[in-house]
This record gives sequence, structure tokens and C-alpha cells, in this order.
Amino acid sequence: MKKKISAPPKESFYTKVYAAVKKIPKGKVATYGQIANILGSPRAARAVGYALNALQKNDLQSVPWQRVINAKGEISFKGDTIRANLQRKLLEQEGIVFNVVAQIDLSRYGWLQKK
DNA sequence: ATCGTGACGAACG
DNA sequence: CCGTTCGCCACGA
Repeated sequence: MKKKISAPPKESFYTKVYAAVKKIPKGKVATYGQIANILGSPRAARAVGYALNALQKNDLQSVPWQRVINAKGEISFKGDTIRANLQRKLLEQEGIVFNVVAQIDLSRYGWLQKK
């Protein structure tokens, strides 16, 4: 038994979020709740979004934050429409398709999609 | 420790 | 699905 540890205290919740996001395969997308679920806190979807929002410009090319969307399969941004536009562009380059209401078919591009 | 805030989610109606 | 309400978690002041 034991523990073998698994979670060094050095990494904060943010780090876990980034790590999980990096695991998202190209051409797929995950929701905030999905990421939170992987981290062990399925209810921490808000915290996940908070973490991604803290991403720095340099991190944007290190972390595929673009593949993280809300449960509706849409980009949630509120004030940063600039980045929202960028996200859509990046996803389209990966093969993700948006419908007329700017939503993504999670049953088709959803990561860890049970279905 | 408490309060406020936020790229959310689920439950209700 | 939409709008509203509550809850959830983490962070900053």
C-alpha cells in the first residue's frame, strides 16, 4: 500500500487543469465539467474556467485551451470576444465544425465522450 | 477566515 | 432550449 503518491503539492489546481487540457487529443474538445471531473472535482467547473482564464500569452501555445468549452458545446467567453474568435478559428483548423449557432457537436467531437 | 468574483453545471419551471 | 436560482471550487483582497 501505500500511497505512492501522486500529487506533489507543488502543482496547484491550475497546473492540473493545464495538464488535463494538454491531454485532449487534437480534433476533439472537452467541457469544463469534464476537465474538473478528471481533476477529481466534478463540481469545480468554474475553477477550471478560472484557471484557463489565467493562462498567459506564452501558455496559449503550450496549452490547447481552445479545446475546452462549456457543456453546451459552445465557447463561453463573455468579455474577451477577441479570443473567442481566435478559439473558433483554431478549432476549425483542427477539423472541428461549428453549426449555425456557433455550437460544437459534443457527441461527435467530445473528448471522453461516453457515447 | 470571510467576502466577492468567475471561460460553469445541474436542477427547476 | 431558455431564463432563473443555487451550488460548487479556487483565488485574490
